[in-house]
Amino acid sequence: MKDLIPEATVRRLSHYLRCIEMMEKCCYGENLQSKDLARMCSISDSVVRRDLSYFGTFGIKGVGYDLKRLKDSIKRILGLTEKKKVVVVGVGNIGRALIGYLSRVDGFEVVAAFDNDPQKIGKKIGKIKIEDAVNITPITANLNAEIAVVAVPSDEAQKVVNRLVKGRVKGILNFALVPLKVPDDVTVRYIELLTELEVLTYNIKKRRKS
Amino acid sequence: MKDLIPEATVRRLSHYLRCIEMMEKCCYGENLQSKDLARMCSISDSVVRRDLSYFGTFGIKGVGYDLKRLKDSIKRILGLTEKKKVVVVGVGNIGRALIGYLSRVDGFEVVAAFDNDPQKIGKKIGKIKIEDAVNITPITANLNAEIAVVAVPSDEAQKVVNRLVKGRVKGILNFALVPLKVPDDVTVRYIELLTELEVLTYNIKKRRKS
DNA sequence: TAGATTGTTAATCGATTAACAATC
DNA sequence: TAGATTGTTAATCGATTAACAATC
Repeated sequence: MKDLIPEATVRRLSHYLRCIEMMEKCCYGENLQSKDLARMCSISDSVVRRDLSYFGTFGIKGVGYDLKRLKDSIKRILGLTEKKKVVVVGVGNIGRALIGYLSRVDGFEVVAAFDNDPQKIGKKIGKIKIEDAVNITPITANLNAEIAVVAVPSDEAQKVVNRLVKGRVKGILNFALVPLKVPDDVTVRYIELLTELEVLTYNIKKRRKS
Repeated sequence: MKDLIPEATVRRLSHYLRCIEMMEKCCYGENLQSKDLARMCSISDSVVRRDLSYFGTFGIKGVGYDLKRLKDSIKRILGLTEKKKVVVVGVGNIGRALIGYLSRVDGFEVVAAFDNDPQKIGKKIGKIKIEDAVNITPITANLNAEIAVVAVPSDEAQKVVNRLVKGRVKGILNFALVPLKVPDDVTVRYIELLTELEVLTYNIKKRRKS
């Protein structure tokens, strides 16, 4: 169990988990081989084994992996043993979509939503009442929510994040297009929709030429 | 102008562009230095210069870059010279959010939306009428849309993508949690919201330990 | 010219890959 | 045992970094 795990490896663990869950649904059988998992993820089998080996040994040489045990192991590695509480800040298009999305995903649960628009504060989205963004810190701390989705305009993002950090949030999924400053014990993941679209246009242009 | 550009470099060009646009708004001045751009992006200045040098020389030694010229250069590099037509497939939470988001972004324009739910087909979202997903190919080809957003359930994604490819789409922003098979001249970018959340939980767990 | 910042190079760092020894 | 697949190693590949020569 090494100390520094490539981020790509952690991402792939998440992919493996999803594949295994699909395999379970398809009655794939109890024994799973790195070759099959690799095929499903469109990668090579040595990557699968390399990734898993960062965290221990999970298979039997000459045989393969026990589907159910591997699934549980990956869940444990990723920390998906209990439901995670999520707060959503910014109830525009993206924020609303995330609330809807997370309601249909198990493993995560939206426990609060915030906005600074008086028109929205007090209204409900599903079971969640929209709270005033000035109260992010106390409400988040009270609920013990560890994860936050930030879907506010870029120029408000850092202010919101400061409040979340004070409210003891440890992980942030950020849709705002600015780099966020957070303490060392808080991690941020960036979803940069505009950047992704621009990378697409770059690739389209490039391939047209070659 | 080298042949293979790191993907990270292209992503950063998009960041630079955004920073420059913010600087323009803040009346930053006409001359821009790699040091300042780097600071804004929270990276080091040699990365900025290295990234730009893949595509040519844009600055003046001892002086810096002309803000406006650099902006235009990056736009040209990324292929952002004209509005790009986008079709959105899947009008659920995410699809709807993307339609809303793109309506407020210039450079991209949603020209069609598709779903396979009879309840939704024929309805409108803003100015866009929701079309039947069986007609993806002819409608997309007709509109000459090069980019598609795929926001359908995972098990429908590949089918939808096949239709888009037939309709001459060249770039796909995919929110479905499956690897997509596309021809060489089509690029796919993956937005894996669930994976991002799982990477967050992994990081949270890890940092708590250390 | 002197001062400054770019563009580029070489060294470092880290991830991926492929091959194979270990072993069920 | 023979056959098979894992876990791990060494080699390759590619990106980042830092330093500096070029030059405005």
